[in-house]
Amino acid sequence: MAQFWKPGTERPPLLDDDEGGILLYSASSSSSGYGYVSIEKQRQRLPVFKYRMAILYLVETHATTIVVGETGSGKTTQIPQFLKEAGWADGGRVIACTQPRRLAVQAVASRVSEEMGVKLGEEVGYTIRFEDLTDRVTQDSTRIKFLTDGVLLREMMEDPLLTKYSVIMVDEAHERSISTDVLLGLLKKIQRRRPELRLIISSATIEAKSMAAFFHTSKKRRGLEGEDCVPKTEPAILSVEGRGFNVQIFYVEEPVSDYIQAAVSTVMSIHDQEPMGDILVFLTGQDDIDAAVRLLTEEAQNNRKSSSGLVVLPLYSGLSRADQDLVFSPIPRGKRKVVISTNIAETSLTLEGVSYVVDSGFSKQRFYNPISDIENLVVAPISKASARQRAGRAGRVRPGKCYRLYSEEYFVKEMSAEGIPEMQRSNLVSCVIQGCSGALEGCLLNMEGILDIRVGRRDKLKALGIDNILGFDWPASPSPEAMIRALEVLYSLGVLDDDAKLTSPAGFQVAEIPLEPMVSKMILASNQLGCSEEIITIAAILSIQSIWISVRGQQKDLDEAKLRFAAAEGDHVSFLNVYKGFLRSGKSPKWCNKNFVNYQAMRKVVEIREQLKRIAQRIGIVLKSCESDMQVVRKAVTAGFFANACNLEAFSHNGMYKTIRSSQEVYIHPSSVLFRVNPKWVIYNSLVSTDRQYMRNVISINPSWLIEAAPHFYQHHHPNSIPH
DNA sequence: GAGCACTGC
Repeated sequence: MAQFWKPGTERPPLLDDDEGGILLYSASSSSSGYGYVSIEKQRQRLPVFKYRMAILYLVETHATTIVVGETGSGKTTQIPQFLKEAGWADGGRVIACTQPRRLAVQAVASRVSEEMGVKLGEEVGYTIRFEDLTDRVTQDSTRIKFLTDGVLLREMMEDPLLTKYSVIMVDEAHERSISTDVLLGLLKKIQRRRPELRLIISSATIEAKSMAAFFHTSKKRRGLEGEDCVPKTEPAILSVEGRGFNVQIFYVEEPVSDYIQAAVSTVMSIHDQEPMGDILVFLTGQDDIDAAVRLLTEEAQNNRKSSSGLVVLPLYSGLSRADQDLVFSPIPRGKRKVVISTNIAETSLTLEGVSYVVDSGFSKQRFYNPISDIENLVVAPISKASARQRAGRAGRVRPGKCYRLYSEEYFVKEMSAEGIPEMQRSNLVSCVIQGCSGALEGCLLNMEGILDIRVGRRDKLKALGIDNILGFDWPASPSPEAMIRALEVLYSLGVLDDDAKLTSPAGFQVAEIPLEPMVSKMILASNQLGCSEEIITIAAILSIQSIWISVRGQQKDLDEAKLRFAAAEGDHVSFLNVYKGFLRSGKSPKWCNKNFVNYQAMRKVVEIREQLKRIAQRIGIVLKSCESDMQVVRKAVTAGFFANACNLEAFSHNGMYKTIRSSQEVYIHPSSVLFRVNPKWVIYNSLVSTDRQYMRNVISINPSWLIEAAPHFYQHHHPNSIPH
C-alpha cells in the first residue's frame, strides 16, 4: 500500500494558499474524467483510494479520526464503503454518514448504491426529513446509511446513544452549521459512554487542529490506551489531496469603492482578454445581482464588438426553478456564460465548466441580537475559508483564474481565517429543543432566576447553576444571552420546566414535531381549540418559502390576485382561503396560474400537510375543523407566537408598532393583507430587517388572549403593557 | 407601498 501514516511519524502535508496562491493542486491526478472505465477502476483512481489502509488503521485505533480532504477526493463516497468492506457493518451494525444538505444525502446515497451494485433503500439507504429510504421494516438490511445531521440529531431522541451505529462520519464539518455543531457536541458526550463507537470528522483544509483539540478529552484511560479494543482518545488527523486544478489568484491593487461596478468591468476584461471558459461572479443578494446583470446587458448592447458573446444569467434561491435551471443549460457555440450568483454557488450548487471566478469579498450573513431578539441579514466581509472555496469553483475541470476585488494585503492581514459559526449568529430556540434538552438533563436550573437575569441581576447566575448549561462543551459556545433567551421562550411555551427538562406531555409532543417549536405549540393548541385541520394547513404553508409566483414586472397583477384571497383577520386566514380555492379547483395548475399561485409550492404544501397529519395523529392530536370560526384559529396562532405580539403606537401616522416584549419599532410589511389596515394588536410570524423592521405574515388578535396563552411571559415582564 | 444569503428537523 502506498502512503501510510501513523501518529508520531511525519504527517502528510496540508496544502495551503496563504502564500503562493496555489489551491488544491494535485499533479498526479488524471484529468480525463471518468470516460468509459469500470466503476471499480473509477473508485481506484480517486485520491482517497491510496489511503484506504491508513484510514482503516486510524479508525481502528482512534476514537476519532479527522479526515481533511478537498473537493473531489472521494472521501464521502469511498470511506463508508471501505468501512463496510472492513467489517464495521457486521453483526447488524450500521455505518452512518451525515451531510448538511438534503440534496447531497440523496446524491451520495444513490452514487454509493450504484458503485456497490445494490438497490438504493436496501443495503445502502438514506433518510431526510419526511423521507426515509432505508430498510428497517422487512429485513433491517441497511448497512450504510446517509442522512442529514439534523435527522441524526432527531434519532437521538429515540436512542440517545445511537446504539445501532458502529461508525458515524460527519461530513462537511467545516461548514459549521448549527446542527453539525450540536451533533459534534453531543457525539463527544456519547463517546464517553460508548468507547467502541468511532467518529470520523470530515472537513476541508481548515480547522483540523481546533477540531482535534475539541475531541481530545482530557480524561485519559491510563493503562488501557492502545490495548485491544480501546482506541486512543487523541484524534488522528489524515490529509487527502483533492482533484481540483491550479487556480491562479489575482488581487486588485487598490480597494474598490463599488464592487458591483468593479465586478462588471472585471467580467468585461476577462471576456476581452482571456480564452473561452465560463465566468462565475459572487455578489451578495438579489439587488446586487439584478443591477450587475442590467449593467452587463447594457454593455453588451452598447459595445457590440467586445461583449456580444456574453450570456448573462442571475442565480439566487428566490428565482423560480426554471430560471435557476437556465444556468445549467447549454448556450450557443462561441458564446460565453456569465453567472452572477449569491453564495448559493459556493456550496449548494456546482457549476461545471467555470474557469474564471470574480469574488466581491462580501456575502449576506445572518446576525442575531439576543437583547432585541432580532435576526438581521447584513452584507459583511467573507472569511479566508470562504474566499478559498469561491476560488476553487474555477478549478473543477481545468486550471482557472480567480479575481478578488480586494487587495492582497487585505486578504493576508485583515480577512478573518474562518467565519463566525452559525451557532453564534442565530436564535437558538429550535436548537435548544432539538439537541440541547438532552444535554441539559441533570442540570439544576431555576427559571425564575433566569428571568431575573434579564432584569439585570446577573450575580445570581452562578448560584443557580446555570453555568452548567452555559458551560456545555460545544465546538462553538453560544452567548449566554442567546441561550437564556431561548430557554425563556421555551419555558413560556410550556415546553421546558423549571429544571430545563421537557415537560410531559407538551414538551415531548413539541419535540416530536419536526417544525419550529412555536409552530409545533400552535398545532398542540389547535387540538384543544378544535381547529387542527386549519392550523396544520397554516403550518404547512409557513414551512415553505412562498406560495406566490413572483414574476418581475407583474407585481401589480400579483397584488390584485392576492386581494381575491385577503381576509380581514390577516395573512394566516388568507392562506386558508388560497388552500381552499386550490382544493376546490381540483388542485388545478391552470387555477394556480390564473391566481398567481405557485403550483409546485401548493403540491408541496399538500404533501407536507399529509406528513404533519400523520405525525399529529401519532402524538394524539384529533383532526378537527372549526369550519368558519376564525377566532379559534387566531387563538391557536397566539398560543404559539405570543412572544411576537405588537401594539400599534397610539398616535402613529405611519403605522408604527412596538413589540410588547422589547419595545422594538416594527412595521407591517407591504406584502401583508393587513398593510395599511393596521389593527391595534397583531402577532407576526417573522421579521425582515432592511431599513426598517418589517413584520411578515401578520394576524390580528385580542390582547386578552396573550395573558390567557402565556401568563408567565406577560405577567412577569409586562404587567402594565396589556389592558386587563 | 417594499423586497427576502443559505440550510435543516
